Amino acid sequence: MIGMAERLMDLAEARIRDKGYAGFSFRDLAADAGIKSASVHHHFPTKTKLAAAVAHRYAKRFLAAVEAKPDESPEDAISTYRAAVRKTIEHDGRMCLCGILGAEAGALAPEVAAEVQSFFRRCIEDLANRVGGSDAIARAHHIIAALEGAMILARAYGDIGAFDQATSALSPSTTQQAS
Amino acid sequence: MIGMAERLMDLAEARIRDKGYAGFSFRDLAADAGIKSASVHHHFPTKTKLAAAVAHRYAKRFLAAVEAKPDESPEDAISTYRAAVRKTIEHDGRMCLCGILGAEAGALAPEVAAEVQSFFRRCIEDLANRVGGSDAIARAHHIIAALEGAMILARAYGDIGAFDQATSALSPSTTQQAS
DNA sequence: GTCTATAATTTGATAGAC
DNA sequence: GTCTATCAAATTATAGAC
Repeated sequence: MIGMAERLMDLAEARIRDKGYAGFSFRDLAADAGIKSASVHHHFPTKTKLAAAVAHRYAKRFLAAVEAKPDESPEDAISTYRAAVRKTIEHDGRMCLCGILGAEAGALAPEVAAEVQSFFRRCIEDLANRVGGSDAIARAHHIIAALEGAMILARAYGDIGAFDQATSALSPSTTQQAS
Repeated sequence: MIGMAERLMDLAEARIRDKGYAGFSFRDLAADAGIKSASVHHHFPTKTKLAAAVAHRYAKRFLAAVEAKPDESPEDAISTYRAAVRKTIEHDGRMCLCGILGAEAGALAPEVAAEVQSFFRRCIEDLANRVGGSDAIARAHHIIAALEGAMILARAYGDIGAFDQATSALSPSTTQQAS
């Protein structure tokens, strides 16, 4: 039993992750949800507000999904991030929401851009703390970048195997499935 | 003295790299070029044809820019790719054209998607040949993914320093500038 | 909370004059 | 090769009834 606002965010998230911010309309969402576009405006007054809400929720959900377990090793942390990203692309073959929005930065309202920046800042800060070492910040940047870019490759090829190739060096021991 | 078709491709490329495929219109380009949108259609009959032509030209130009020099080491090859990508983001702060189009794969006509896939296939094949070793294919995937993702981070932060952090492990000896 | 109706603008694309 | 003029459709958003 989820409410219409959550349902609309689900639908907007799926569409943004497939075609980008400019790639969906309120009428698309309305059709998906079985209501009219005017009713979408009742839940989210503008497209900017909707996108900002979707990005905020996405960041919260992703960070919860990669939450640190007790006594984990740096390798565990990297594996956790890698597996979380792989799971989403395996599920529906779409981009990280904040990855595609970051790429389209020039099209974003400041309110949306701030959510995207916050997502990456929090991911990198968390990952840096968990991998540790003198180059923790650079390593965290590198891992997040590799995961985002690996999703682009998987989408360009239409093959999750490209993601696995691009990220195998990050956590060599992770079990992989054939593509 | 460049022709109008080249000029329109320049303008379309700049806009796609900033806001994505759905983030520009024929009227935008026409205004940029000082002509009318009907005249843009004279050079490129459809938006799909224009995007495909832009992606084709981009791939050709990029691959020429990273062309192998005689007697280069694997580290030289990686540095060449890294420097080429860094140069473009340093120049205008925008994404790799095929990176943003790959992220937006769900919005692309097959004709455009094929150009994007071809770009990555050629980059990875070339880089794999130049880095060598038993894991050359995986390394090439990893390097291209890291560069694409590093551009996303740089755009999300509005800071090329994020690109440098994310890619410093690829070619440690490259000179970097402060952000 | 959803609807009908509509405003105001923008979109990709075409016809035909010059 | 560029223009004016136009089309049909889609866009974000609002007003007001139910």
